[in-house]
Amino acid sequence: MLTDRQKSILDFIQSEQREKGITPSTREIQSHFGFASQTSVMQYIATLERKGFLDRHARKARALITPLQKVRITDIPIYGQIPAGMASVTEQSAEGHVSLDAESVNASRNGRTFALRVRGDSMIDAHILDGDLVILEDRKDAQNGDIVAALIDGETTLKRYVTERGRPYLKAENPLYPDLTPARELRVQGVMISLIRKQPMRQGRKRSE
Amino acid sequence: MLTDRQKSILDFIQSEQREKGITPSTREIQSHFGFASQTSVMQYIATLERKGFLDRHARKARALITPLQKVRITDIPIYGQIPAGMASVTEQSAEGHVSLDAESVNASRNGRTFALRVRGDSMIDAHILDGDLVILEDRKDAQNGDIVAALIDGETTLKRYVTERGRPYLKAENPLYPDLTPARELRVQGVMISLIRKQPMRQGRKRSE
DNA sequence: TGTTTTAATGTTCATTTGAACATATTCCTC
DNA sequence: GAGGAATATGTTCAAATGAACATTAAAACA
Repeated sequence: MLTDRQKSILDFIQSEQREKGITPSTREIQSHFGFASQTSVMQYIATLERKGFLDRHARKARALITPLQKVRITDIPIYGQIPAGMASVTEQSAEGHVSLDAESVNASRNGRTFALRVRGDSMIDAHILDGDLVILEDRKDAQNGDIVAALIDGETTLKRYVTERGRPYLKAENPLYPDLTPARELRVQGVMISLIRKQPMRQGRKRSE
Repeated sequence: MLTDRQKSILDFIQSEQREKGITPSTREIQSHFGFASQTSVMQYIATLERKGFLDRHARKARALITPLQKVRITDIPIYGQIPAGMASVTEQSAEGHVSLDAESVNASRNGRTFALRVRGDSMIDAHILDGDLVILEDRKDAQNGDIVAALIDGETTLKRYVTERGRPYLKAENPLYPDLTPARELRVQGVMISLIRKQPMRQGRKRSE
């Protein structure tokens, strides 16, 4: 689809994009490849655009859009604990952020998305471990079987949302933990859409090799 | 830390960045806010830079760097199956990509990173499910206990790497699956560093609500 | 009250940058 | 061997763009 030369031009644009945060100008590309004429670069760009490997804003400086940028990156705030009184989660109290493309975590275009760091092993039978990062969507309409973050007695917990004869309760996925039946109301803060687990880092323990 | 006006300028730059993929020029910012002079924008940019909310490449067009761009996004290729004969994984045979910030998946700066879509439940006791996306780093130096992608009889499998009396074998994390002891050599293709699980989408099954 | 910060205007300049045109060479294909 | 694509050069232009300087006014602050 692309010749070697064309690919190397595209690669350069992308690597500059990544390293410096901006796309190179035509003359920067020119000097990197040692072209005597800037027109060469114009031709490559036109070709890459025609073949669909590049988008651009015409007549604007450094306005190349590489496939990298086409991905819709969402910036998801991480909460350790969602404060009890909070009606909707706010950016303010976030502990950090994860950035990833919306598509790979099922994030919808409209709904707010946030993440919780899992504490404890109450959901271990659902294969959610201590330390996992659970991505949730800010929705109140949980359905039977969904894993939700909900507010019980002023604390946020991650549990499975189960309805039995019309009445919802929260089920832990670990026989050691009790089910939680809400005294008054059950306030769902979000529905799990995705999970990210970071494998614990091996410390430089060099043994059996 | 920022005045309202300063913040609205920064917000505009970031939203343009997100929507169009390039940062606005000073004159575009000017006309959006209705400034009579472009110098106003220059002043705001200088302030935002001084306060640390903005980086920039001096004397370059559209060269503002917002906090959004400071995150190191890696583009990880997803393989269904790593071809047997392949010495090192190549971009070519990728099925797709995940884009996320390197920090949240432990991706190191140098090593190549790739992803495998998990098939089957042979690692279920390690809480890795069918359909999960496992992120690996292209390393050969697996250590005892690591979860690795390895080549056995021309197929890539995800297993736990265990060494016993100096001899390595592959252990499934499911009693229903046998351990794999390599007839000849054990070729490790990558060591697991992270995992992404996409929660199955609920189809519009509206019942107990 | 005097001083600093923030905010805004008007003008001018030098570079940077994308774009266009004419031309030439090599390589592959029919 | 004709024709076309890919690759490359040289030159010129107009627009886009960042930057600088002088000046003013209101708000914040001590």
